Amino acid sequence: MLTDRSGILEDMARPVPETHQEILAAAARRFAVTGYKGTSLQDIAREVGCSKATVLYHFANKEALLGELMAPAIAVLEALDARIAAHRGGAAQRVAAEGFVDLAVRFRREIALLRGEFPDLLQQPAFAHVQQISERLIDAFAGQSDRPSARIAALVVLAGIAETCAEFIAIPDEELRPALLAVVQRALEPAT
Amino acid sequence: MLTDRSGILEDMARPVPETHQEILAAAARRFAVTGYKGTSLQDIAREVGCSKATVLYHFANKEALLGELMAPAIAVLEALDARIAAHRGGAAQRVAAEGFVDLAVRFRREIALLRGEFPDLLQQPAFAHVQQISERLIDAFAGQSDRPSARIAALVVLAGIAETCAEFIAIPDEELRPALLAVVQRALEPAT
DNA sequence: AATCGGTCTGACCGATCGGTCAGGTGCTGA
DNA sequence: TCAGCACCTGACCGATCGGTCAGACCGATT
Repeated sequence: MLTDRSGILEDMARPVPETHQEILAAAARRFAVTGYKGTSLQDIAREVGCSKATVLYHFANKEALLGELMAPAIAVLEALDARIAAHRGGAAQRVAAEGFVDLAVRFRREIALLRGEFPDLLQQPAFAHVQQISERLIDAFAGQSDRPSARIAALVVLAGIAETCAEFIAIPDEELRPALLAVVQRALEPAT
Repeated sequence: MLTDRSGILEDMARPVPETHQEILAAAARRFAVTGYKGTSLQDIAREVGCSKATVLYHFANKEALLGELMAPAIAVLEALDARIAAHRGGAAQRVAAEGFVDLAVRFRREIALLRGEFPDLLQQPAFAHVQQISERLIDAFAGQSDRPSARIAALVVLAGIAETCAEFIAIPDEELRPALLAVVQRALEPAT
């Protein structure tokens, strides 16, 4: 039933009107500055230059907006989770460290907009398994050890990386990533 | 400050009515769970068992409540800042590391209720110099180095400690503190 | 010319926010 | 007995929140 209403876009690259993307970009910008709860739909609409009703025409609700914004990062996080599981018992710690640093550097903006609202937002169904994944990440960082000191070190590193990436939004990737990898290798006990 | 409303309280055991303290305790409990912005004066009043107007009778406004709640932690933080400045050039890094771990462990609850709202709350006049202090803390952790890798490592450790303390609210101090000190010593490069 | 669907909007909704205010209550000192 | 004060409250305020809805606009199809 779909009439591709301009024969020119055979390349199927435009299933979504540009306003949709503009709203997404504006929301990312605002969320990164004032947080999810701290940003109103009005704020986003003002930044786009449209009405609040338009925002809610393109997205079912505020939560759906956040979900679409976080989807790529979550997909990569899930892929990392699978890769860690595949190395269980072997080089899981190294895979987790390198993979998470990569992810954190790449999705700095997404991490920044979750800052501090992580606990609240994890309750939402869209992020249901993210919590489990982060627990498995801590396991991997701790070298699958149950020793409290290992788990504490793992959480320090994990949370520290996330916060640091959110803070250094301007620094180039090539500078941030090796510095993070270095501190991670130093901080994590060799799995005992 | 409260008006000492009669010269008779020589015994200085009751300078503040008990409701005041109950509100303070209830606010600390709620803030730690749902955050500052996420907790309404209604929530606090409900937990105390009084009306919202009573909360605002004892505290000028919500910000004043938070200020009184954070005052002890901030006082200790300022003392640490002074101690670090005194060791400038010498053992500043060690003083900063041990002092901050102590502080973070001791004021876990206070740190937890700032979770993620740190950037917003630092704007408020009550926390004006806290921002400068935390920058000096990073300086000390980085061994006064300007190298980006040193500053990144410092921020990872600082933020990681804070987040970890906020997360492990149940674990006993004797277990948390040495584990944190160990990971800090490992993670921080010897000042080069 | 008529219609139709995608896009967009102003007006509006109920809920909740932090905060104000006039007044009630009960103890205390004169 | 009575004035004064600390304490507490319900009612109320303006602002803002996320979200709904009826309808305006407009290019494409018939």
